[in-house]
Amino acid sequence: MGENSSLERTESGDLTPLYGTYRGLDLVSDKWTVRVVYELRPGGRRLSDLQRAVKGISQRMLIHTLRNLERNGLVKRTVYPVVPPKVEYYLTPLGKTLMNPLLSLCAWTNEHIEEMEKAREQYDKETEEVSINGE
Amino acid sequence: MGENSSLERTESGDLTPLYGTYRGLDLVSDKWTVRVVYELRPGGRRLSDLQRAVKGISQRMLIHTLRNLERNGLVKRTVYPVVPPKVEYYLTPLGKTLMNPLLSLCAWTNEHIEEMEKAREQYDKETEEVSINGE
DNA sequence: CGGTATCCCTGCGGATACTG
DNA sequence: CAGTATCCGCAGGGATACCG
Repeated sequence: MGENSSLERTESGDLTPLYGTYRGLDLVSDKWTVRVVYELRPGGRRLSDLQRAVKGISQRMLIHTLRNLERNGLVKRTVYPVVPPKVEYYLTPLGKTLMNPLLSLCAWTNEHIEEMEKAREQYDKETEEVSINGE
Repeated sequence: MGENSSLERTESGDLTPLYGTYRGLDLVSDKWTVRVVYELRPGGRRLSDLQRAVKGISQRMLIHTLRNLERNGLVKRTVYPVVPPKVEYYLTPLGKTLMNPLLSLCAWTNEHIEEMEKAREQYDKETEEVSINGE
């Protein structure tokens, strides 16, 4: 997710149409980012709050994910100097612009998940047969 | 990418609006899928062809990625019984429907990558200062 | 409550060699 | 050309303990 993503141009020096998008794609290409961003939609949310919302995430990973988003300017972190400490995370304007494409992708999935699951069963059944009777 | 993605409902038993999308999201959440799908856009492409197009991918991962897409019904694999062997991969109708949301995401990235990079530099500079003068 | 620090293990994914 | 098999390093990420 971090520093790598070394992306070279083609030998000829030209760029593929996807050039530049790779770096951004791996923003989404981790286990938690999308879900955290999604939960941030309503507005300022606290850490413990988020951890409850994003089921299954560890505190370690939640913080890691938030830091990453913050680093890329998608999330702002605000500390209220009170006791007990209170910290709120919310999407920046930039972060909010990500919601649309993200929701498109989610919508696509919702629409096609069943088709994919059927295909998967089918595929698994077939390859299983093959491995049994050595077809 | 695989079998996991255990997604539970909330204690109350209801579903979050994102329910069901997780499985699909990890389609995108791997290092190569998006780029392979993208390269498949033009139509049938051969393995070696793809490997040249998707720079940096190993044959192992290319095949792995293709198998996965095939398993989910997004890609069809066609073998021509000739020597030397010829195999073509192409997007299924289902696979093609993925292009739009995918391109949306890529477009978002292209539009905002610079902003993110600036934010990142800024963030790194600040946190560096902190760690130096123990602010 | 909101974090950081450590330990540790799984599996992603690269490199390489081999087959039809 | 297309694909499988092995070996293996290393980062992603979970569990746990501890601090202001």
